[in-house]
Amino acid sequence: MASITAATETTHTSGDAAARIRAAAEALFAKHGFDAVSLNAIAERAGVSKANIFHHFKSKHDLYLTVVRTACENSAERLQGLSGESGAFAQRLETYAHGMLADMLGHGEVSRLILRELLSNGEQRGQEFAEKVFGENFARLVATLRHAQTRGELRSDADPAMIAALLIGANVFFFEARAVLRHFPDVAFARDPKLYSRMLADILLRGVLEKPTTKNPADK
Amino acid sequence: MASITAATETTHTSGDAAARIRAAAEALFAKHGFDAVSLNAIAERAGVSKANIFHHFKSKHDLYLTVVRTACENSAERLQGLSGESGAFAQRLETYAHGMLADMLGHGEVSRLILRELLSNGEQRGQEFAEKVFGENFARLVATLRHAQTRGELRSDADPAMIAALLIGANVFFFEARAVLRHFPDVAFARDPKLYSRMLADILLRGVLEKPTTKNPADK
DNA sequence: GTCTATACAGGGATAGAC
DNA sequence: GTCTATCCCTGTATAGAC
Repeated sequence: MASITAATETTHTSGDAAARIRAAAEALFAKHGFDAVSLNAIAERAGVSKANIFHHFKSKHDLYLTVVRTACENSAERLQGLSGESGAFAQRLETYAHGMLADMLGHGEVSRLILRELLSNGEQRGQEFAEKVFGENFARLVATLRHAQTRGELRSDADPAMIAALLIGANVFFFEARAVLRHFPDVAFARDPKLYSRMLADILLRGVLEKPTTKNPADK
Repeated sequence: MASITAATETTHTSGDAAARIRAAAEALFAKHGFDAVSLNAIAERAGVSKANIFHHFKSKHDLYLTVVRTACENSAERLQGLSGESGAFAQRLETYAHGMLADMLGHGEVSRLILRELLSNGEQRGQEFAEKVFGENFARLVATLRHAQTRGELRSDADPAMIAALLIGANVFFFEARAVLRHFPDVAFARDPKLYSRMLADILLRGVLEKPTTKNPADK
């Protein structure tokens, strides 16, 4: 949004400093958290003086809030783009799950920032933004699942919220435990998010119990 | 371990200060994270002087490591106690899932400490301890599931590691998102971990697809 | 808008009396 | 073992020149 103003910016590089500060702050905050990052570090990485940060932002807190807010907004926007798929429900589910996981992995630093904020309890920081992304994403997924339920694509006695919890939880798990899982040689999906999403969809759809499955009884 | 030495401790309260420091540190570190907690705050809460902390611990870092290590050890020990259940597989699964969730909720601060550490990437801190608990817990669950699989209680083509990921992920999700979920009036399980565990087991076992289920076809 | 210089508070850690 | 007093450094934030 508001990218039209960039047209006349050829002669000077004004406004650039603020952007560099934001970028540096995002990277460092995401990696180490709010308290572990000093303005000295941010200034150095952004190539500006420490005082310059205070010219663009009221305080360290203000800078942090800006970073978290835009990170959350961007994340929410990206996740929203995953909704409009078509096709069989099974395929849609897997596509959505993998899209979300791929987004988390592709924006790893930002994802960590949001997850950390979600874990951070009661501080006067960007927690509400993180909860907003989380909540909106969750609600949207639940709504989609509920819709599928009304069309008979889901068991009528399955709670859509529970399915959403399983899906999101599984993805967060993969994101957080990736490093640990790689130490287990017999975990097939440790380095393969696509496989993970496929297995996730499979178990979510069919369950884990051994039983005489009648495939595609009378689809739709 | 080593609680026999507590027998003769009646006259003085020596050793008490160190314990109070550990307790205060655990609470504060769990709530706010390493960097956000000052030794002043810990000393005040423990009712000792700041210098006294350095008499019992080499540094702030050392104190933190001690806290994380014991927290992880305790957590691992408790989780280990959940394994030895008997009965039908479905019931065992639900019992295990709920036991783990109840433990997380009952030791909320410590759980947050471990999760935070797991999220903290590359810092010179207790990350390895957190990964150890996580990994051991995961591996134990996978082994249990694999055993059940050999007995025909699970689909032979379902990856036990994937099931474990789903279970743990779902529990972590509940733990982290509890506060947010309560804002949604139509999420039935938001305030009911027992219900959550039941639904979790149900979906894990049976899947979400609408189909003509033949209940208990030929159990065992 | 950007810098240098500086103020001031609080951090972790130590010395030494008791 | 516990304290008071202190050291030194780094943190955030501000003042004021350019």
